Amino acid sequence: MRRTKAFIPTSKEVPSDAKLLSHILLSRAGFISQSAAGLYNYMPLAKRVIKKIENIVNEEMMRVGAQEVELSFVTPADLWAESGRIEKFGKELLRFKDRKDTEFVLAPTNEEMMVNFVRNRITSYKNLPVNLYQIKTKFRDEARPRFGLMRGREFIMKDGYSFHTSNEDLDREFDAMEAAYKKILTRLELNYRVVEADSGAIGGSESKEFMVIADSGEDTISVCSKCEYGANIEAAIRGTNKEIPEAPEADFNKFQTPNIKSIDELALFFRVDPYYTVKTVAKKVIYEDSEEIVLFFLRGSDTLQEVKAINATEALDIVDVSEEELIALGLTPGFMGPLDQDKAKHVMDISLKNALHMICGANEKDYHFIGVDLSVISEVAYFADIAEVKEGDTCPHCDGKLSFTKGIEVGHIFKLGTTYSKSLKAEYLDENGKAQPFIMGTYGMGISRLVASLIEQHHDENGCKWTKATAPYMVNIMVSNIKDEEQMALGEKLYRELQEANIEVMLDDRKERFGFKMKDAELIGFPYTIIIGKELANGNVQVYERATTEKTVVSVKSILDEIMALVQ
RNA sequence: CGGGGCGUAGCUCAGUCUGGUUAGAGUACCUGGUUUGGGACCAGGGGGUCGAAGGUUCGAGUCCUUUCGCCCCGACCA
Repeated sequence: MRRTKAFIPTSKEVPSDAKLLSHILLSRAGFISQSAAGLYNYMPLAKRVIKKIENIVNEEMMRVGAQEVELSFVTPADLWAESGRIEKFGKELLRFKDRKDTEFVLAPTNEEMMVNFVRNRITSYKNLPVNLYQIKTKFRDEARPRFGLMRGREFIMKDGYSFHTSNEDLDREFDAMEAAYKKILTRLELNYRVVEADSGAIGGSESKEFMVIADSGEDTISVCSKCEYGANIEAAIRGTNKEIPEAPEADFNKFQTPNIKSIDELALFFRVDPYYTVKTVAKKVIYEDSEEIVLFFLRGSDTLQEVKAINATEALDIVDVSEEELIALGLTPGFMGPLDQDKAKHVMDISLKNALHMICGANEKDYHFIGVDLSVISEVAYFADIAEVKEGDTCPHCDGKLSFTKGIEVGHIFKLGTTYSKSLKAEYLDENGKAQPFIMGTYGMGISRLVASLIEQHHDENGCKWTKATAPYMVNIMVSNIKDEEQMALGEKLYRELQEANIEVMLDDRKERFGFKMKDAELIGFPYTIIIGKELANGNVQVYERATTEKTVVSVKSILDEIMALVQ
């Protein structure tokens, strides 16, 4: 491509609506433009990068035997009613009617569509397993799109679905997909971590997220210093901490604690570590057609993890509750505790099981119990893991320490089981001629989000640094002064030769100054720029490597060989 | 969906509080010239329904009402 003919509108100015670095650079370098909130147009450079990523995904999917298909983007709302997700998805699902007044939705994901696609077509165990995927635009009417391509309403996602006759076979496929996803991210040269995750609204028994490590990531993940363990904070668990604070020795007693309401005040009052106090978090738990107040008990040193709390109560949602509502129930805010408490349902964190030397509220104003042995209620209490892990906690799999980092969720794989095949009555006949629902897995990867992730990890203050696997063009030939016939002739010659060698090459033949064209090349981020300029007098050119920002002098004679070696 | 901010040239913004020539700057673009190793300089030029609608006024980018859009914080988010 000749730069004089290319549609690459670069800009010195930062667009006012861009905040995130990848958004700023992709806008400035002429990759994307915004059309409305959460909607982006891909310009030629972005389109080329997307194709590179899609090719890598396709290659790795082919390798594990997944087959590419393409489902219609506009999908009948009937299917969503059939699975019950039309309500569950709520306003994120964009609905509309066609001229015949039939309701449709823009696909945000395709479990229903894919199940419908195979049901009554794959009808025998002999034709299983099968793994079908597509790479296509998705639409989710996000309440608040942000961060450029990171959280758009319209985005490109690879979504895959597998169908099996047994859980064992699903496990095998799940592992194969994890391996394939790892390979994709490795080929993209992304620093990532596979973490255990909460499966959320999509349902299913087990799920893993693929997190690109970046400060700008929206998710907090907990990782081990020694082993491979990593988990989204929503699902992270911990081992038994070895270093526990010294226990306060006291006999069981009721103690007057005037106006001591918070854990901090309590720990200070008794001069004990908060570890030995019981924290009571009251929340309103929302179910499909009811709600109630539930008390969550934790060690004072811990905080409630709301996703875990939702899972423990099998609730739809959990919201804050006011003091007035607690008092109305007969509770005493500030002095609530697990003993002799029958006003509200409760969940106790597993770390409180048989805990000794505890201090907890006495359910009476200005009184706490001390020297509490919680084993007295271990038979009747409901225990669950509801505490959020903290930095410094022990890894659940080894003796390493957990620490936090931020991640961008670029992939999520689920073991779905029969959730959708049952609700949509998608069955096959087994060896005994008996109808069975498909056992399913689902596998997502955000393609457009990967474009942004690549820039989040590969950039500097001057612009993008595309990796060889993703670069829109591998080589940029920059003719410093196009009026210099010798320079221009060499540029044209190299341009021709590299094209013949199947190298994706750009010839910067614009009538601009050296500095302008260099800045532009750095902003766009070509892996290599051949600078044809003042060194030509000595029979040399220079190669600028974007990754290292180093310039190397190379003789005109050997430049072709040199560059061919570099791009391999 | 709650709170806040902003809509003026392709882009970044000033002008609005306190209404009054033909609505400005920088940048980008076009023409000519100079320059040619880090977004250079000089001269000339084109480009605007001031987000939209309604109102107040002799007169509205500016004041009032309504509305649409975009951004930020939160809620939400496979």
